[in-house]
Amino acid sequence: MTSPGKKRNSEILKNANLRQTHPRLAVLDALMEADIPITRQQIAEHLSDSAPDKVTIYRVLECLIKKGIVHKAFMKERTAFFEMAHNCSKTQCHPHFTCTSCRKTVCIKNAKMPLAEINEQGFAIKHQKVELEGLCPECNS
Amino acid sequence: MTSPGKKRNSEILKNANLRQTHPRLAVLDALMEADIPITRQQIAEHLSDSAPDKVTIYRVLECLIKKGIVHKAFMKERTAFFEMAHNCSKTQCHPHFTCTSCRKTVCIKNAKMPLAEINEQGFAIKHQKVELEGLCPECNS
DNA sequence: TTTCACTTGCAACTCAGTTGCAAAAAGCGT
DNA sequence: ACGCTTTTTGCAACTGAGTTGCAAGTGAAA
Ligand SMILES: [Zn+2]
Ligand SMILES: [Zn+2]
Ligand SMILES: [Zn+2]
Ligand SMILES: [Zn+2]
Repeated sequence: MTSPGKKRNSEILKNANLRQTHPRLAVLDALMEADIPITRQQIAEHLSDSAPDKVTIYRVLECLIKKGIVHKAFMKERTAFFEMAHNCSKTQCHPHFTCTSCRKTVCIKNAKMPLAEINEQGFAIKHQKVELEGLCPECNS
Repeated sequence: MTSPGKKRNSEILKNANLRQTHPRLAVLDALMEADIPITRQQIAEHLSDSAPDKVTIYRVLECLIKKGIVHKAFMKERTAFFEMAHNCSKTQCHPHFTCTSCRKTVCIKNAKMPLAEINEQGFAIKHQKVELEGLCPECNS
């Protein structure tokens, strides 16, 4: 509840010109503590009793994404996973690796990928997303 | 209806040890003619009157994906887009570029991307997927 | 404290994709 | 060509993430 990052979350909202509301601080808190991409449901579970309504969580996430504070990292089993965008460069966040055996997904924060180049004229790449699949260390033995 | 690739599709099924059925040939035909990633619904629309049931299309796609004949290229608006895998290398198919303005997606077939390298030990990358976002030539002016 | 635009909660909805099961049909040996 | 076995298909009912409309609540500026 009284996590050390509470004040920082308040700053984040202030810098983004967003009103200080309980749902926004709560969602930021959940994403900060998780430190890996999580679903709307996991956000609600993290906040348990004080969790905002499902719809509110989606709307808060939408708003934070628009401000560049949060990213929709990837989809898995038709469900979106969100994470703080603070480890991401402007054009590219880190790749995510999903194990085809145990279905766990991890962030690969140290992998550097060059931005793709498109031969045809006129394309302006604003963002690149890389997803990896394979066997994780535990399943690869 | 009598597309020139009918015989080739039959060959594809034979090589994969799959039974020759109308739904399988029809789905292959739709994907072949489209030549870009399309949804289950677009497959059905392409086949109009002779379209197999929704469930059958999903099951055919699942089966073709398992054999490496088709790829799930990407998700957009919670909907999967499928395409023939014949332009893909084993570990990576071409990137897809989605315009943030007009929401159209195109295949970037000539972009070469190196495979990501993971510093931690034990990961076996089997497949890499790259998604690009930005402005397409038409919206970029 | 008043005001007002922005935000939240609820209920009802949408719609891609899934599940269970009985009927159809592909392929094989005769 | 005929029946037999296994696989595949179609239908109806279901699932569950995400969305919409609207009335009630709240942040913050004046
Ligand atoms: Zn694993
Ligand atoms: Zn991550
Ligand atoms: Zn465009
Ligand atoms: Zn493509």
